[in-house]
Amino acid sequence: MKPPYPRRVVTQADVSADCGLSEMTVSRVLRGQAGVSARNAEKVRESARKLGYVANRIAGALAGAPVPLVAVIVPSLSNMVFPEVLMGLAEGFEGTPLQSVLGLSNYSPVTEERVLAELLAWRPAAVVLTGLDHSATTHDLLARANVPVVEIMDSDGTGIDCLVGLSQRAAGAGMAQAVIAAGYRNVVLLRSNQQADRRQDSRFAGFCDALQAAGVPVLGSVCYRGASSVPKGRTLAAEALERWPEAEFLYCTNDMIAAGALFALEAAGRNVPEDIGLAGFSGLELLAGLTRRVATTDVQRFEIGRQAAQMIVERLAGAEPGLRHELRPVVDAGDTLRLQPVSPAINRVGITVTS
Amino acid sequence: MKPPYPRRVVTQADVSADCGLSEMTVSRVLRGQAGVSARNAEKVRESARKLGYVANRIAGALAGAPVPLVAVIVPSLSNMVFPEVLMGLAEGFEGTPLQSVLGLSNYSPVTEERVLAELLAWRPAAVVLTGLDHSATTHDLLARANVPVVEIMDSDGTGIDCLVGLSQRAAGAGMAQAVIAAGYRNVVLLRSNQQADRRQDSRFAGFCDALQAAGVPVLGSVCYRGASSVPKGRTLAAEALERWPEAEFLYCTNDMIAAGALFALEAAGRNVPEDIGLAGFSGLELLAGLTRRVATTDVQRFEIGRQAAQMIVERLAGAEPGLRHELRPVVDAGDTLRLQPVSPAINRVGITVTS
DNA sequence: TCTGATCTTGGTATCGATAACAATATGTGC
DNA sequence: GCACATATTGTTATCGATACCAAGATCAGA
Repeated sequence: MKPPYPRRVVTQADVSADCGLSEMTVSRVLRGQAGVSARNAEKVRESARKLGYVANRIAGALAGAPVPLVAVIVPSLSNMVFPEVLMGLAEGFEGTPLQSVLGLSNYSPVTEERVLAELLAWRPAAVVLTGLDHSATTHDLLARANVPVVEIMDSDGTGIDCLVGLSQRAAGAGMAQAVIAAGYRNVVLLRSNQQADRRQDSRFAGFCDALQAAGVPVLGSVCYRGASSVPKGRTLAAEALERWPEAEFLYCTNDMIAAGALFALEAAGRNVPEDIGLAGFSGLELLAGLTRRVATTDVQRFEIGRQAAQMIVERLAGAEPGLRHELRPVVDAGDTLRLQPVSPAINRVGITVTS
Repeated sequence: MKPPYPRRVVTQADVSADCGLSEMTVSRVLRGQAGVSARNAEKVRESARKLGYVANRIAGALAGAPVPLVAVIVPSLSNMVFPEVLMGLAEGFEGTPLQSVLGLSNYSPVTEERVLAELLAWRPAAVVLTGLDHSATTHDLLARANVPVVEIMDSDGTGIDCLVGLSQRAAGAGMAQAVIAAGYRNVVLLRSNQQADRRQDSRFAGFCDALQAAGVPVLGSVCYRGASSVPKGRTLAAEALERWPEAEFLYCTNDMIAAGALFALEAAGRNVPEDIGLAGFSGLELLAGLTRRVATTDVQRFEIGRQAAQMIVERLAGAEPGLRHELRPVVDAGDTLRLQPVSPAINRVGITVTS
């Protein structure tokens, strides 16, 4: 087909004129509605194809057709966590007309609010938000929008409507159990100073509370600014070691930091996991190929996305509000967490406990 | 504010009724158009706030307001390449009303076509596609849609409209130069069998052509199926070594594979980069913290996104079609590519050439 | 005070589809 | 062959905003 193309885009009326049937019939065929004779349906499709008709969802939506858009707001795409959630969502929406529309909040509730207002202007069929911590206006916007809402990642506390995630407290506590069972003491936290990362806070709180209950001392924490990276974990761990030479366990806010910390420990000639252990968080299988697998808590990001999508589908099909799906955080000991306490004597001769 | 909320969503007419001004005036204020008295503008904003009015872009768009949506179609989100491009786009759109709407093609032109039709139904202001290889129908859809199109990542060949990327051939050739300069021979390719990954094909073609021109032999290639991962690179490299023990250089289709290959070489006790070198592609700084940095070609994904966004902004502001921006592929030798030929004698005693 | 220019504001048509209902064709059983 | 049920198609109103044009208000200068 050659230029010049028609200046005006082809509309349903054009198709209607071309095939000699009413706009209504055209609309029915193009939406796949039943109740049109096979002969006429074919005529309509033929005309549409011939003219290169592309549906106009904008007009359709205004007239009352359902909008197959789901507003999804995540904090960032700077590591694989949220891309994987998005892929899970995409898979969950497969076979439905639903489509994610992405917004980035940059970990700021204010930005989240702005982005949400922006996305709600398109009257999406549902909304997916990250975490449970939202501004008052955000709550108000959602209440008025009157659409299913799914909050993902975090399940500590009560959500707006539906919820898919895991308890960050439980995740932290789970790792604490592993630390306690392994007999590590003198724990240090490697954390982001990312303001308002409630999930990190809950996780560390759950972790520390459990340690405290078991009488395991936490020495303190070191913070980094900005995005996570392996080198940052390296310097951060070095800093921690210098400050607390007696540290026996480094609990890192994510796997990138933990991987860097592992390198730092190896560079310092420390015996991992016998003398000192460490763990990250998230279960980035990206790092599965390192010489040693870092202990981590798998948060099943893809699965969270899939479940969220499925929940939306159910809600749109009429399910009652308030669906919840709590995923179990799975501690993976990797090669940086010994599995049982080592008595001092044995420890000194350097027995390796493999997982 | 308490339930029950009004069953019907608040419209501009409601705001108009509340503040006693015409819908037209309300519309002007809410769009920030000039020409409304300060007193009335404030009244409108007050009413809108009070009633919790949320704009309806759908109605606005149908009435002729510009749609600030940019359809972006990328093949996948399974590694950081495209998330970074998306972040670049987001940054490039900062300060404009433009917003990406994401679609996934899964490396399939047919899926791309389907997703594009879906997204065009929303009459986006512009379209961003990955690569230069699209179905005939895709070309037709774009021609009819009559919006700016930016193709990203690849700049070999001629695009539909605008283009931001680098020449995959040049990238491959660039790495070939480094290989030739280092004096490696007996090269093996580690490639994905991802069907229709034209960029990989161009890259390897550019690489092999350059080697051939220099008389450096390419022994062959080994393929893997499915998603890239470090472990896959490991087994793939092991396979390559078994098949071609005389291999001196492994050129991998991306950095994940290369990282795995590096582990395999180390496990096999091979001397990297003296006896055997390797390189990946993409410049995933994720791997920057490994004990050795893998040689790679940085494709500046973030920058590609930013430039694409800027190009769209320019086009929408009236710039002529056909803008091009070619980024230079940057070879980073890392620690797995020796920088100059090593004479056999010296090689034998294991002199290390650091970058 | 009057006239024309400028600033504000409002009325009406319209965007392109779908919903709801009405009308016409087709088919069935007796 | 008739009356009624069913299948198919068409008509009209409407969704919620914006464009375009017209009208009323305001102001400066003569």
